Amino acid sequence: MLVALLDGGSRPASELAAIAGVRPPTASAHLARLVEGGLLVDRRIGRHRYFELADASVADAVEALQRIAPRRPVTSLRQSTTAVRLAELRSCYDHLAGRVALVIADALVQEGSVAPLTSGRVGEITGSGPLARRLGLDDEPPSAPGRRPAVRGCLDWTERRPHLAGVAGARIRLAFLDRGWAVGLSQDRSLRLTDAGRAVLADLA
Amino acid sequence: MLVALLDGGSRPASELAAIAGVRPPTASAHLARLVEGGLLVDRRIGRHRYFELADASVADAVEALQRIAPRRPVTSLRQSTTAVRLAELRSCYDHLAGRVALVIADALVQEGSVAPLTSGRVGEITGSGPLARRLGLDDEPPSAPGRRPAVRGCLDWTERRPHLAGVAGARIRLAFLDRGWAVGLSQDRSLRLTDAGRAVLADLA
DNA sequence: GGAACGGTTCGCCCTGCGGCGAATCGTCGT
DNA sequence: ACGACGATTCGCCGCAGGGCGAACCGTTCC
Repeated sequence: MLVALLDGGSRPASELAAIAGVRPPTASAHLARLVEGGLLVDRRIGRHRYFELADASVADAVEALQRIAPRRPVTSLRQSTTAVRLAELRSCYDHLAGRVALVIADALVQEGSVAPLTSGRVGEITGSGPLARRLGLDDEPPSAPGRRPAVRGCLDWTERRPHLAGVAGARIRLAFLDRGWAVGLSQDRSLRLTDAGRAVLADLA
Repeated sequence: MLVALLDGGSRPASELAAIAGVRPPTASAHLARLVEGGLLVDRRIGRHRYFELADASVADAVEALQRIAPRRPVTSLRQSTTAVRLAELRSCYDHLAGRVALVIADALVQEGSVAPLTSGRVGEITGSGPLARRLGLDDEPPSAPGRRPAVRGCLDWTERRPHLAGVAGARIRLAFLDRGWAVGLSQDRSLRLTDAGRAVLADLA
């Protein structure tokens, strides 16, 4: 859940429960402790309760732990193929992660639509190259202060460098799913590129 | 135990057990896991086994966690007085920590005997002011490569800035104990300044 | 060669933690 | 006013993890 909040956004308890793969009561208990321990702060809005990281120092700690967390060794064939698929393309809560996600992020940087990404740093859409237009990022409104940032670097735990999160990251994921460029395999968070999606990526080269 | 190794030194299992306040079998089990998990590396020399942090990234993670670890709130009078004593002066494994330790470190920096401290960075004795001579630091041999550094900054968890560790830090602690400037209170790691010790500190001002 | 010592293994105890289902509370939509 | 829904509380279960004492292994020192 802490990793899911690394982009600085706020998420309600139910969403964090789904991300962590636990039932609401379990998530509630964990979140209560995280708030009590000062790692998270919460905002109550109506019947929802939104959580976010309390502090940049918390993000630092989570990222530092991510850096030393080993990809755990593979112990079965099934795990192996799952790991391969996850490394290729997966959902990182609401945006894309994995090798494919980095190809996309690199291309956006290349064409000047976003500034080079740094893990945890926020930014804006800085241009509208062909890829940005194709993904619908060119009509992205600049983030208001306090709102979720348009662009944010999120450390990719398979590739060890930041991919693109924030509102733009979420929009890219939606584009891939809505237009049938990728399909989700319900079991885990891995995604599979369709032929259409592969064609889109081929255009980048 | 990880915190105890933050200065980049190597320590044998028995010493780490004592620092952590657990029995040898317990320490052995923990150390085995830390090595297996790649957080520590070990070197066997004769019947001893020396452990040290595997990597700068491990030190980063430990320090990042230290920064967000709250001083836990006081729940009893006894805890309170203990906490006050610990904040004043305590052993941080083999060197001194707490408010008094920072006064000493500041004075050494002031007189040019050591360079300003940064958490985790190593250094050497750079001069021999009156305090350094009084503490016996002026005959400190420069650290050979691979050996324990003469000077090292170690983040102080009560004061939140680095105090002096390394060989010099250890020597200062010994000086305080040997010359009766401070006495250990066996229960915890806190130390109490004696009148003689208070006089030494008064000289600094 | 034998005692001392550092470290590990083994077997055991027990606490506390993580998880869930069912029930409850409070807010929102209609 | 009422049902749907997000979130929390309560009670319960199961287990794994932390810790220890005793015994054991290998090195060192005299």
